[in-house]
Amino acid sequence: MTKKARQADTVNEPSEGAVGRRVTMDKLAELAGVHKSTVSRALRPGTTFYQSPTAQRIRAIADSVDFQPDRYAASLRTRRTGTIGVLVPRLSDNLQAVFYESVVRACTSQDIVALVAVTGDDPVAEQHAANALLGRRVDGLILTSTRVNGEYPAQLAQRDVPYVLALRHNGTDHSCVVSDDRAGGYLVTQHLLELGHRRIGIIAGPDHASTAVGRRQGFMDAHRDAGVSVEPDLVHKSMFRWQDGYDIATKWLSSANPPTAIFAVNDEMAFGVVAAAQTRGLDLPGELSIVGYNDIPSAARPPMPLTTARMDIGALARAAVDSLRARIDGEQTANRTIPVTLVVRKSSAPPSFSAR
Amino acid sequence: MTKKARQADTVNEPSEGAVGRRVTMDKLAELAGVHKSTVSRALRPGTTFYQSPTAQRIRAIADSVDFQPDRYAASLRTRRTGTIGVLVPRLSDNLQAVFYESVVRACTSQDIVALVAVTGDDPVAEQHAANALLGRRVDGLILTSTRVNGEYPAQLAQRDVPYVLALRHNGTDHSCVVSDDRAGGYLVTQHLLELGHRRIGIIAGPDHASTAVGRRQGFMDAHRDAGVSVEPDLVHKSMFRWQDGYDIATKWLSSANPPTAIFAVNDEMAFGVVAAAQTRGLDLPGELSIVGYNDIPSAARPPMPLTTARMDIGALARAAVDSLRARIDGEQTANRTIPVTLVVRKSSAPPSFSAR
DNA sequence: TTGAAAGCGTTACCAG
DNA sequence: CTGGTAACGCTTTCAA
Repeated sequence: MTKKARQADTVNEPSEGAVGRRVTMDKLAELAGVHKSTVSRALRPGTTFYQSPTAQRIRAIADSVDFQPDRYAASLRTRRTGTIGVLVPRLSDNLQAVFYESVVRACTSQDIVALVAVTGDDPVAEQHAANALLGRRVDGLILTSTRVNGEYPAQLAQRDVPYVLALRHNGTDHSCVVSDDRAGGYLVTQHLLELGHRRIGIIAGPDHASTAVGRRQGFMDAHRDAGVSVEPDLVHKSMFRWQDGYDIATKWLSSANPPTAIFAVNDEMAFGVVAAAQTRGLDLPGELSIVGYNDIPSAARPPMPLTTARMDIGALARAAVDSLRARIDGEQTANRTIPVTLVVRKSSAPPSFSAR
Repeated sequence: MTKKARQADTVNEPSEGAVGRRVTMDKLAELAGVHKSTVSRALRPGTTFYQSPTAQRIRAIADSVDFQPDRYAASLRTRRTGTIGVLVPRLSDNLQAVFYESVVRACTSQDIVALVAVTGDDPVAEQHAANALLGRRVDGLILTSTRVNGEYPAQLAQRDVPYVLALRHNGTDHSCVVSDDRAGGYLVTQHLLELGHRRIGIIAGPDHASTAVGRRQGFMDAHRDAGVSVEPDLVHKSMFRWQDGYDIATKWLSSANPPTAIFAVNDEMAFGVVAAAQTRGLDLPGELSIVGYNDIPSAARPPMPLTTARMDIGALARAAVDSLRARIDGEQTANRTIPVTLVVRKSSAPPSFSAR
């Protein structure tokens, strides 16, 4: 018998992995001189019994021996695991990392755990990951993947799997938690128009991302309301990557009649635009105003603090978790929208005379 | 009875949360005309029985009905959960996000799940998080938190909790997976010395982070080997944040005799240095060479692609998972070191004459 | 090789 | 209010 195994002195020694805790409800019941079922009741809030002296005494004993119930055993009975799954395309993207971190925090305080699956934007991988998570018996799913427009959510609904769409939505679903992208796009564009810009380019993201579509809609609406027409050449679809911002900005800036301002629908791409402009030696923001979206941590940094739209990602994550919890409990939930504010920094200014 | 619950047609209806799958081994056994224990055996590789026609037939049936065993029930018997816990300070840091993502990928392929806890560098929160994870019965822990020098790992060892230290190590432990920080620091410094720099500043990170200490050691060793003395004023401790790089660089650059090159022990801080230099209107890399560490995705981007040291974070994550798995299986493991390479980009160059 | 039976640590039902 | 008991779905000894 190894030294390591010594402290587990049952004959039928559990092979390995029996980490830490040893106290069971049975032992606790013995200690308290009651039946284990009584212990079980004493530990679950909500009943009137929970308040009784007996129950309090039992809990005191439980605390004193640092009792931790075995959730696996409990889950076997209750069919609930106290876990949720979160599907994200990638964690190398700051916004998604922060979102997931916020979800984890929100969950921790409610004693639930959030399992993540990284899908890399691949619909097949996404499905696979979701199934793996479901195989792990998560109680529900938070989906942030880009291509939620597909049939996948419908499948989930059909299987009675509770889920919410976060940072994304599609037209049909009533379980979305998003920021007000249209309003955000509107705010940004209005800001630029008020500064005097009349040729504003938008690096608009992909059509399959509802966030991008909403921001573009806001861009269009702001132009319409201001009576300014949008130049079709200055509306450019893209992915969400830095490189897209860099490439598209480079193209525009080397054209005969470049825009005086560029709205990139996320900060990453806006940084790409900044880099493209700097590479060409442009004076910022005089010769080119640049606005992003999301207000990621690096957006505020010198030498070119970025004007951008901000949402409270923590609030969004909490709303998503709350919404999912409600759905797991069988309640209906409505869509939720988180407000967006404009953060004006150094990267936007009136167009210079020469650039006009 | 709600429409939702309809498909579960047992009288004793499980309250909620019974997501998806319904097939149990018992049902499967019925289908195959064998006993459930036989099914159980047919499903676990490694035995000779696993190869037998009977076993293959059973697995075929299992596949056809999309059988997924209930790991919670299994765990109740085996005392193993197939989960590990990962403690990270924050996911908003790209390196840590990518590390965790890599751990998740490594785990997924081995059918284990990685639960993350975000500690925010707070030792108390860390302990709390670890206990929560342990309460969830994770089989082991990967620790990347900064302050592993404390007594916490020893406590874990005492409780027979398998763990590995990743991205960090302390002197005493034999379960570390790290990159070769001293070698990396040496490479960077040697590169700068060979370019002709003689006044090199180092923004050295905190003393409680072994990575930082290793890199600084490499810095010192390279100087010693080159016969160049280190100016004490140009060795500056810090945290790991962008702001630290910015502040310290700003201080140095406004001094009477600024360094001609700065080595920041991570890329974030190196970007802070870049920003500080740009804010002061310095010509880069002519007037100041800057080198970082980690080669995060944004390091390669224009307009100032960063010279930096690169390690294979994916390999490191895989090594950490492998090492932990081995420890969970009761094996001893030695420390593992991942090699580091130098990536020379635009931000380092010989010192200009005027700066010398 | 296979079947039977005994748990793993909970929860939930049913009596008292 | 409490105790007994039967699951939950799986693994694992022990016999056959």
